[in-house]
Amino acid sequence: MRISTEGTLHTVTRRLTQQDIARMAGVSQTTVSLVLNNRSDAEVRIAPETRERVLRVIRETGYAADPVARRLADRRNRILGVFTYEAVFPTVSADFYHPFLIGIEERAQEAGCDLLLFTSAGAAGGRRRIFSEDSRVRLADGCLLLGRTLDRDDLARLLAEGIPFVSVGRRDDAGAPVPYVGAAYADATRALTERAIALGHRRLAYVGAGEGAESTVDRIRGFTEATAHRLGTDLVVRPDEPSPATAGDALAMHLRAAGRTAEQVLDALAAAGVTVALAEDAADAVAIVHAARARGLDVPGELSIVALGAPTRPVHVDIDFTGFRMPRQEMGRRAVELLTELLENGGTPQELLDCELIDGSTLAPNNRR
Amino acid sequence: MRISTEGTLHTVTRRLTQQDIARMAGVSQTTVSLVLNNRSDAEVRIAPETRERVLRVIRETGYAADPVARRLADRRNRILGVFTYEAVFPTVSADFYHPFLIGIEERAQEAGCDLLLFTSAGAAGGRRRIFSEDSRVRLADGCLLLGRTLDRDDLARLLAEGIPFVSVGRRDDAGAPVPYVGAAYADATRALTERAIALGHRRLAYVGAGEGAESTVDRIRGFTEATAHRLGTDLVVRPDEPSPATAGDALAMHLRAAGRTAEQVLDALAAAGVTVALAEDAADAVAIVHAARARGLDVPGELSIVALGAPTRPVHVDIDFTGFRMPRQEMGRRAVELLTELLENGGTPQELLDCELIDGSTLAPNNRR
DNA sequence: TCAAGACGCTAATGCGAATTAGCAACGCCG
DNA sequence: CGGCGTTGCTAATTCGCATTAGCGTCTTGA
Repeated sequence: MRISTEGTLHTVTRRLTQQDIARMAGVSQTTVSLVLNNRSDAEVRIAPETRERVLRVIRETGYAADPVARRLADRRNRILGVFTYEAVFPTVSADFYHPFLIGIEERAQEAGCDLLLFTSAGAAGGRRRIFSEDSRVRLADGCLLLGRTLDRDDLARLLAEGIPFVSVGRRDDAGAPVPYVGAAYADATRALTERAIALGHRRLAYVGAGEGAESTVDRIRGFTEATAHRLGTDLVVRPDEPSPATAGDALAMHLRAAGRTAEQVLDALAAAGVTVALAEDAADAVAIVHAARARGLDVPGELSIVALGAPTRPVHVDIDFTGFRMPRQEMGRRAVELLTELLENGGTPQELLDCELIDGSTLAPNNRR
Repeated sequence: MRISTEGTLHTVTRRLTQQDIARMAGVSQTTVSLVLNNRSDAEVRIAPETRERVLRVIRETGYAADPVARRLADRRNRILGVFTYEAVFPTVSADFYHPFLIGIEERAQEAGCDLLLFTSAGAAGGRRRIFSEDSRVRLADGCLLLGRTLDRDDLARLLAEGIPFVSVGRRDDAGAPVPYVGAAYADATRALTERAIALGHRRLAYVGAGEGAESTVDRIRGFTEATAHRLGTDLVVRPDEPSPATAGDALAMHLRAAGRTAEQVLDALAAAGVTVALAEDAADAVAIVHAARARGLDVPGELSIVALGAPTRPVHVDIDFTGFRMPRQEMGRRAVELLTELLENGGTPQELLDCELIDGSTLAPNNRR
């Protein structure tokens, strides 16, 4: 059948419906639906020849069920929403989030799911928001959330409205527990800190934000636990150099990287007699190593540097850092898996994936003792 | 209201509907819909205080219309489908398609549209297909198609079913004209070929597939037209070296790159006395230059090389090629624009965007005369 | 012979919004 | 005072599919 679209000359073949198929096959719409969904429960029986007849018409016409109507009726889509606070593609090459997306796409494809990118969220011009004027989050069966920090109110609302989602990256409760797949930052950081201590280091510094995002808090926790247990320093390390937490000659300090040049960081480290610095962001680690070497300092001979993860900003990493690798692609994959499980059975999955420690060449025994 | 999902313990806050809002505001569902869509035609009138009352309830509850139902009712989504024959993210960094996607996302965001990636298409394992078992193409208002070649049957079916779409890259008719935004390969290639001829070159070779994909056919056309008009060679250049098209001492030949090493290509070029080779794929151009220099040949002194576009395969391009740049990001943007126009007014937009010629340093005057 | 399944299918309903047709109340005019 | 137009709203229907309840017809077993 050809009908013309209002206001235009071009004609469009009207879309086939189950009703049409039913007519052609001489059965009811219900039957078509049943055949289509391959329902062969005890509840529902279709004679083989009827089924065949219907299937033939479907094959001949190339009919496919309208996904929208389908979703409206049975509340399922096989569409997973992906929300990011920034554009997905532009920065992607050297980008921190890219590996997550690779994993997500891979697993989604295996699961037969399509991905809906909420690009429209930022139409207003500012930062993207999950709940915009007419948000399409509900179109998807569930959502994946990416971002260093997620808006707490958004999370709370997601939770309150019962929208299924999984965060990539651990999140604190937002009124209720948040489903997530994270990286075991605390464990990895603790292990590296202990390794430094085992190599004779007694004065250690954590360089980074140190508070705010969960990913940061976790690392700081690993750091302080290790220093406290092995060196007897305070369990609370305040984010500022005036009050480093010391115990005897041992010291565990926390240096804010934001707003400081690598030079200034180096000065502060030197002033405190620090022999190993653990940088939250590999980009900072790179800057510090370059600044140190420019200053004639031997890394790791005179100053060891540990990189606690991948660079958040695009930088060229030409250094073989001691540190850890977060399983980003795997986290993406796992997030999709957890989301589909959550869609099946509900629940609030929370998982931390182990980070792989990297030996590297920027952590050496302490030689200043 | 809390209801429990069948078979699970976890409770879900049922989603608000217009019916709920209507009840709360003491009006009908129709009124809520009208207010929501800000309908103030002469046809429909809502008293300001009623409108305000409804809006207040909407604000207080944070209600948002269900996009699925919306689409079912008025057949519009603000969702654009993106189909690619391969995974979107994995290769993306060094990838040929990445710039298109950047442009698409940019423009989609400006237009307030979300992007639906048809990742599920390839669940079967093989090459992705547009029309899979239960394809979700129809969920989107329209689709963008990416790929060096697109399946002709898929295109024909898209056309036949009246699914709105725009191809990124020119396409031959598939039963009917195909809407597209392409790059003006023919013009760019013709211009570069003429420039080579103007520099005294008389024996030229086109290196690449030469047939098949439209993008290739267009380039070959530019090449043959230029050589035929300026040198008097045949207008048909057959894709094999046994029958180069000559006219006097002038020659325009076509060398298949596939299945040949750069060494073999060089041999063939030398045997034919070619002084300038135009490579369809920048990746081939790179290989040829390296092979030539390894052989002690001066590029461009003894052999000029022109790159007709960007590399299709990921390679490190460390050479300042003479050639052209296809406006990939712009093409992505334009594709979105054309698609939205097509959705508004119908039609079959076909557009070629100009390529920017790059002077570079791999094309020099012919010194063998 | 009759009640009780098994069998094969369909009518009716719901999902949540948009839209169409139209109804009641009111004011105005002749 | 009756007819008419305006104003402000709603009942009913539609979109295409999934699902529930149930209906006739045929066996079977007792």
